Amino acid sequence: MTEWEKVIDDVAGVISKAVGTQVLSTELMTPPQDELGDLAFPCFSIAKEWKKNPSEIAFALAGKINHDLSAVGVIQSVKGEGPYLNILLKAGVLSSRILKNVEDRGPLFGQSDVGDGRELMLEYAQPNTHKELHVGHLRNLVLGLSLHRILTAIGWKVVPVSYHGDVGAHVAKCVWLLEEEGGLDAIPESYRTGKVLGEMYSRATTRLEERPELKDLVSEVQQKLEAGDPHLTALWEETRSWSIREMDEVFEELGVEIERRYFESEVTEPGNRIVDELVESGIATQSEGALIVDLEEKKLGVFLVRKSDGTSLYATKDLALAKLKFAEYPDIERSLHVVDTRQAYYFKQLFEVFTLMGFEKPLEFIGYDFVTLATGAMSSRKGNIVTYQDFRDEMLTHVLNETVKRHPDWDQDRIQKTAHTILLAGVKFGMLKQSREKMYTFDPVKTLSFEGETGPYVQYAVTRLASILQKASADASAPSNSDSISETELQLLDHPSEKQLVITIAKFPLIVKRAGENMEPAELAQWCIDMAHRVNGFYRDVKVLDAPKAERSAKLRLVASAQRVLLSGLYLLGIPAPKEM
RNA sequence: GCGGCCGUAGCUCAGCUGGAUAGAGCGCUUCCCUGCGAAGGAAGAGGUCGGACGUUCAAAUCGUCCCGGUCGCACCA
Repeated sequence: MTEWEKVIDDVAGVISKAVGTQVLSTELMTPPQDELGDLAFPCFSIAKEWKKNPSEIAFALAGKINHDLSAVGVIQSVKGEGPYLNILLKAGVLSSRILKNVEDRGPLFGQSDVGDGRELMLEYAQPNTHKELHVGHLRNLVLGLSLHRILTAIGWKVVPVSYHGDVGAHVAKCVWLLEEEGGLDAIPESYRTGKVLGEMYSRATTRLEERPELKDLVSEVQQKLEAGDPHLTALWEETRSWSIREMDEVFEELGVEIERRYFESEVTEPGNRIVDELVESGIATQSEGALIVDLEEKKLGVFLVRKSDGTSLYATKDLALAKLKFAEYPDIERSLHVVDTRQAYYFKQLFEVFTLMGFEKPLEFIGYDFVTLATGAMSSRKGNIVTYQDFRDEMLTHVLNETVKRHPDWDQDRIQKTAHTILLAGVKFGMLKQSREKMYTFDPVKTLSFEGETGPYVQYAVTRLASILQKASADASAPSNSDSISETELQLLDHPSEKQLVITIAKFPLIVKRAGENMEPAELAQWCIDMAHRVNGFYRDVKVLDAPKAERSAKLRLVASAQRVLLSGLYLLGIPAPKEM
């Protein structure tokens, strides 16, 4: 139980005593405005029981409780306001309980043991080789990274894995055009990058749009590749490594850490064998020349597992992939897939096929809605894809300018480091702050703005706190933390803004837990905004450095705790914070 | 046609699994840096929570039915 839950429990206990029957802590709520109180107890249900007016009950309870408030309790006073019993907490008592808890737990504050150390696999990074990396992939990477960290924080042992399409039609297109344009020799050493391949892929796509008769040539390349043609295979291996290198760079920049990378090329053969088995066991049948699994009984249509030309497809490989995962990691108790929600139906079918096969493993689909542009969805056909590289470069230039503007005296290195951190916050926070089930409309102008509810806004709150701490420690007259003072000094915190800040800190562990259980980093992002808002309110109302010695020491401890917890929140979103900005 | 998701201020979204006069940010109109950092703060205008029934002391929240948008429904991944 978190300290905040204990506080609520204590309050529920006091109310229970006054009411005469057990009042659950879940019956308490937060009033809509700070001024009303810190907690509230709606009196409707007991009013119904007692057949009395809820307002009268609230008033009566308030009188009863206020009458024998013990001096040591966390409750300052209670008040009946309409049908609600509003509870005002003692800022000092509350602060000392919560902040001591934060200080004792240190970096562990916010963590819980929901997962109980059990193992869980999280598949989330699925960019293909030989294709451009675009802002759509970004949402997946950012979401996955955050889920990785949040699930770890609530006690799961997370195995993060990625899955990449390194074979198939898109690869053939790319390799085909490369051959057309003179092969490897036509590309200078320094141009051998994933980005160039992505461009080549889109060029190939447009060319095929214009001249459909070329499709046969591409399919020829694909067949040769699958047959193991030495020349083309060498070309494939070489270009594949460019893409992988590019992914390495992007992953590194974003902080994405993957324990095991799966490739389609390694599950193609095993997948085909599984399809053979499905045919033998009668689960898969012939239909229109292809092999399908009929799922009509479950109202899931038909599931294609092999094309009529005998080649494999996504489904073929996914069958083998799931088995491979559990073979390699026999201890995993859940296997999660963070995938574009447009594939929800497909995954339902896939999971159903596993059930038919008797492969009953806890597979879960974590869908998120896709990234679109204000002008419509991105597609290679429309040629309106915003690539990761272009977007990143534009953002970085912008952030660099803004940083230079604010700090003309900084050297290059300092500017670069800070700007990069802000860049990551802007991009990631923007993608995480709304729930994953909602479409993310990518607006470059808006993404460039760092005012209001943005990642940099949260970072800014952190640096303000850091600045106070830094000035305090530089100050020679900094108070020594003698134990006798530290025991009681936190009681000196009594400003409403201090209390609100403490309450927001106190809620952090619960928020993390909920975000993890709901697989929804947005809930944590919302908390970060709330926290930053409270920090700014505190900053406005409370002067730390000018305060008398004991108060100042207490306030500094609040500042330190607030900073640490807010940093933890950002960390769980995958967002670093600068020391200064 | 069937199914999933969504519909809250001009725009982008919160709303803690049913509670008080529905909240932020952006944009708009004002104001605040000799102050612990203005990437900040304060104030104002702006709403029949898509619609209708129902459950309930209480519905943006739960249920049913409509309407609108979006995505998916066999040889792409």
